[in-house]
Amino acid sequence: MLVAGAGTGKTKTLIHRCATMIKSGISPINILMVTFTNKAATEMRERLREMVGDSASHITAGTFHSVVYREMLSRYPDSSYLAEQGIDMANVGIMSDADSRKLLKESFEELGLPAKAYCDEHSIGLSDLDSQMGWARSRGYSLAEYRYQRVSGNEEVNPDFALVVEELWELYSQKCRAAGGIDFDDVLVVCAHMLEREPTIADSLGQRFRYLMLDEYQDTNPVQMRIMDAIARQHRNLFVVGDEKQSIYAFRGSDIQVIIGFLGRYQDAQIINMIRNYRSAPPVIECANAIAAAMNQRVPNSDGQLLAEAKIEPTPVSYYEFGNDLREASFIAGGIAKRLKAGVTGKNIAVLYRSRPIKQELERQLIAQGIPYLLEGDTAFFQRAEVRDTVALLRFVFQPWDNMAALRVLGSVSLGVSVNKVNAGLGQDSTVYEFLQAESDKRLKTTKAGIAPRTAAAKKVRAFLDVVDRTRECYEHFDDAEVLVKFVAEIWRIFFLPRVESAAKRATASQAQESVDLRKQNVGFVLEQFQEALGRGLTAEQAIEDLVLMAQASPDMDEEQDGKVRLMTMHASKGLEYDYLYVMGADSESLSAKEAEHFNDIEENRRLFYVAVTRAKRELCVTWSCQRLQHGQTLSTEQSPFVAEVLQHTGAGVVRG
DNA sequence: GATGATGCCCTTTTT
DNA sequence: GGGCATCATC
Repeated sequence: MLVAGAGTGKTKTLIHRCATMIKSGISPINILMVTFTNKAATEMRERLREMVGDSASHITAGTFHSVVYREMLSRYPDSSYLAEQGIDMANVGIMSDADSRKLLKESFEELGLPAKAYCDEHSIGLSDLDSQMGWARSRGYSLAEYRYQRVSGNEEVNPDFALVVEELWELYSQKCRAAGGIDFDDVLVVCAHMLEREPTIADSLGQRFRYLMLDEYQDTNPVQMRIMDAIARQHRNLFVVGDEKQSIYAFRGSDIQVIIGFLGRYQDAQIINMIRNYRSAPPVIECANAIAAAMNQRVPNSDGQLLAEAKIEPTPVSYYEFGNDLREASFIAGGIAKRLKAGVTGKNIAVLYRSRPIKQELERQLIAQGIPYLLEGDTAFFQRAEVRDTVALLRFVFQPWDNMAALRVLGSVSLGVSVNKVNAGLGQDSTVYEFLQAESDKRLKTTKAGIAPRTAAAKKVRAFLDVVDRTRECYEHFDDAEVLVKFVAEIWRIFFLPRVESAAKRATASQAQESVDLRKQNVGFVLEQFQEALGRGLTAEQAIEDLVLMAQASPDMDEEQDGKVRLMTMHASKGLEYDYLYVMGADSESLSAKEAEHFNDIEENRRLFYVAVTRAKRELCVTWSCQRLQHGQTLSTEQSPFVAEVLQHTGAGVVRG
């Protein structure tokens, strides 16, 4: 286990270890490297290629979800566990997040009366049930196991609440199975169960992946741990890298106990501590160390303190308190303007905040002062309407039986057949595709010239189905990805674009054209990715799955981003670094735990603050304001308790602005 | 099916 | 306050 503090060269170490292994004769096909995001996996592979050449492409690198789905579930379609669960890998596809949310919502509405009454009485919403389900599944519980937790009196499970969760869970899994989909959580849960139930599969994977490497181990959840422990069962050759002081994803199931308890599970493990920080100026490290000193959850035998090794001119960390959010915002905007004027490039300046609404006033100030900025990791690219439309269209072309995709397509084009009509007229086992066909046939009439559509709507439906069918057939015959993508782009232009354009007309004239162009670009990008995946030899179905798994943020489509200042949440800043850093909104409302009894929340929020400040290289400025607008109401706040800890520890003072 | 009115929600987020 | 999703209406 490599315990690598912020800025100590963790990624570099991981890559060099991998390169050294390959150079010393270890076959790259025996290496598995699991990263937190697809972006990180790509970066690893590229940097490795620079060091060892093309053999780098033979290692398996990816996120848990992609590795588990492609290399584990798909490789053992004959598993008796999968058969028992009714999962036929040949006919199952990964559901996008949006699709599964839709099914979940439907399930919620179908809950029985007692369950509904319970929810009303305790003001429980879908999100409460969802997060409980998410919690259970991040632990690897199946529905049956969760039920067992309730019955056996697990204190973490409230029995009345759990009953409702189980009902929802049951409805939801039925819907997933009916739709032929498996959601992101289930990919991991199913795999963990398969490996534990069928050790021969785990061991065969262990044979193949003799060298396991896991990055960001502090943000691993218990299912992921179970999967890796199962594969490492025999060789026990596991290399994990993490920093427990930066564990910030407990809200979605990560468990800091996974890294803290590593030595308990692997008692012969060797621990390597990396504490020399080469990123930040000494005052920044002093601040970080003060935060670390207050932490109460720690890997054994480590005090969590970093050593400042970077040769950077020290500038004291500054702390500013303001009367309201407007003053805070204009102070930061002014500071940024000064830096830019002094010749600092925008991309070397960043502002971090706990949650998005906090940045509102700052955005106004930046716009007013003409400072260009970039919102990092904001609307996820694959969540955008036109991107989801394009993926749905691809699905509809290659998997016409996929009703969820078909309905999405139908909702986004104007064929004269509404989604409601289809839902009302759809039989038990028929598909939307069949319904559309019947619809256009029903409205055919016999003319002298032959058979022709009776109505404009039927004509449109027919034209649409024809072009979709021809696209698929054309690809099946000629196997030409380039032509295929051109066809699909054409379908989008003819059937989807008009509605995009008419929607844009309602917005302001100058913005409208820009947004249409952006949408076109986005669609083009998705299709490019698709074509590229086909070029790697994937089938159309696999290439679509690739798109669903690759939920990476908006790609850099224009290069002129260097001048822009970066704005992002503290979470989004993980792994990044900036010369000049503002951490704003460090007040007691957003940066502490709302309910003091939740020890884990306090600890996690402190770690979040730690992640934020350790992004700074040269200068760090922490700000907060005593009054802030929230949900249209004025909120009174004070400095975050974590700031207070630092001030006390370092003796630094607060400037009132 | 487009359009305006109304109601709902409101950490953090990747796959 | 504001963004959005859904609903009623033409």
